[in-house]
Amino acid sequence: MPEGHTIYRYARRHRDLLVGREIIAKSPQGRFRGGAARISGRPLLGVDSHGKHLFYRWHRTETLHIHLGLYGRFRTFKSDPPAPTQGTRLSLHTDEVTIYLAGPTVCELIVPSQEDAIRARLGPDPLQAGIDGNTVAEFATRLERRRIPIGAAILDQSVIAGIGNIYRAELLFLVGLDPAQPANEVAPDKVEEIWDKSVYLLQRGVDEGEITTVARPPRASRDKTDRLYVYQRERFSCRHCGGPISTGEMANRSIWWCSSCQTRT
DNA sequence: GCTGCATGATGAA
DNA sequence: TCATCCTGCAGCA
Repeated sequence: MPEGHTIYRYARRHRDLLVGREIIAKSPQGRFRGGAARISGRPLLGVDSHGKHLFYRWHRTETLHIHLGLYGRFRTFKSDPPAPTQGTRLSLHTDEVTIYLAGPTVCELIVPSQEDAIRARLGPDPLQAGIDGNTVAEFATRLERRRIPIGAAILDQSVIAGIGNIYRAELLFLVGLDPAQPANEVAPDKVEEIWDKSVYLLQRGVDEGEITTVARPPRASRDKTDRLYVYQRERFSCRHCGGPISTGEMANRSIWWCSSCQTRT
């Protein structure tokens, strides 16, 4: 579910549905009761995303910060919402729509200095390429400081924001880089290629609503790996060379790659 | 019906 | 490195 493209889509959707409207906020589960009470009945001013973080500006000094983590999800109902499930952390209700949030890692009210700190920690977001500091130069600067493997570095949100486990595997395959290659030893042209491909792939994910990396995916397939090159494809052969797809662990997560197409430089 | 795993991240050890 | 947060679903009985 939530890699950067999903978060970006949520921000866009919620901007359309909620900004400028007076919103009734509640916390059916109770864990965010105090925060919900502080924003309820007031108009939402704006919604922004950076990587996997969402920021809802309610007031000059009152911003709702949400991070979905692995499980978090929103559900939107245009009419007659069902009763919220027991785990619903937050419900947002207008005359036209009801949105439920369940399972987030973070759901908190923060002040501007806290938002600044979060944004400063995050690397550039390929979905905001060219805006503010979201540039290939910033990515290169943050990458060359790291001696960890490139497969760990691009999953680190302080290096590049919004990449998750699927994009990590697919990006490294597309640029032909061994995940074990030390980040600080990746050639400048490869760094640029990673950034350019991440801009393209994340934007494609936003446009299509799912992660597709192959050029021409089968039209109606139930298996999501039909749209991918290496992620969870250890039982298939490499689409380029026909060799085996390797799998292992890196940065606490499973990773897949083709050991003949992806090399160290 | 149950088990284990998943597109995330943190904090303790 | 590992447990934890904690939801949904595929795969299996």
